[in-house]
Amino acid sequence: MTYGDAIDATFHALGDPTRRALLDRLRTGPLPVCDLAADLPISRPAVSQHLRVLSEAGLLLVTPQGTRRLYSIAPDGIAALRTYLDTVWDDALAGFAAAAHAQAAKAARKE
Amino acid sequence: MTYGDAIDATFHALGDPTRRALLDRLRTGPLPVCDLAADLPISRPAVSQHLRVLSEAGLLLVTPQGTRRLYSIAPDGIAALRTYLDTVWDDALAGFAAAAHAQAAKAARKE
DNA sequence: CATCTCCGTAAGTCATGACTTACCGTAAGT
DNA sequence: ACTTACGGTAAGTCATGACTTACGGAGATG
Repeated sequence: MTYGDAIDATFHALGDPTRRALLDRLRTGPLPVCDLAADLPISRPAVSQHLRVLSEAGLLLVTPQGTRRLYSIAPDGIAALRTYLDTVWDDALAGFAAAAHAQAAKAARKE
Repeated sequence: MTYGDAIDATFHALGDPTRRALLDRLRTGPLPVCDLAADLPISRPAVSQHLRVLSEAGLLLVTPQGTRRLYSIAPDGIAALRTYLDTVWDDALAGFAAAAHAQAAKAARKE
């Protein structure tokens, strides 16, 4: 029924637009918290909380550098997401094709 | 900055575990609402509301059949998701590789 | 037509979670 | 050692949204 709590946390983390904005911002490379907060209309602690959620979901990595903490996208997290989506995708396509087939057969029988 | 409200609605819809359970349930093929509600510990109206959210996010298709309404996964919705993830994925991998490279170069310089 | 099943909508309740300010560590610079 | 920048945590507020029950409409069945 569930693909595990990991995927669960991942999708929950991605559900928030601000967190996706953070991910987008990190696409070009690692950044410290202050830089991330400067681009967003929310307070720095709020950013910290979002980063925490993303990290616990396995989507971010942290590398302390002096007094700063550089956040970067975790390839493993994205990989898990893609794996999940690929599964849903394949099954859905197969199911869709089968349904379309059945539908076409039924229509052909009817007309 | 945003990939559009469509992707926004899609991720929001996927953020709820019950809705992902509905998607999982529909992977094998279209089902009417009563069947979907039977598998979940929530009321049927709650299921209807989730189905509405998923439909508006472009993730589900509806095909009325008499008094029933068959819900099925919308391939286009999943496709949009994959496209978005592919973009994030590619950029992140490139950024990660670049960062790792810089890190390795710095480490080599230091030692 | 009467009835029954299927299902969407409305209204209201309640939990979750996204923000705020205030505070406290930790590391670098003087 | 003192100060300053960075950033995580705590506590509290407030909006969002996930559920409930009650209701109404639309199609099948007698």
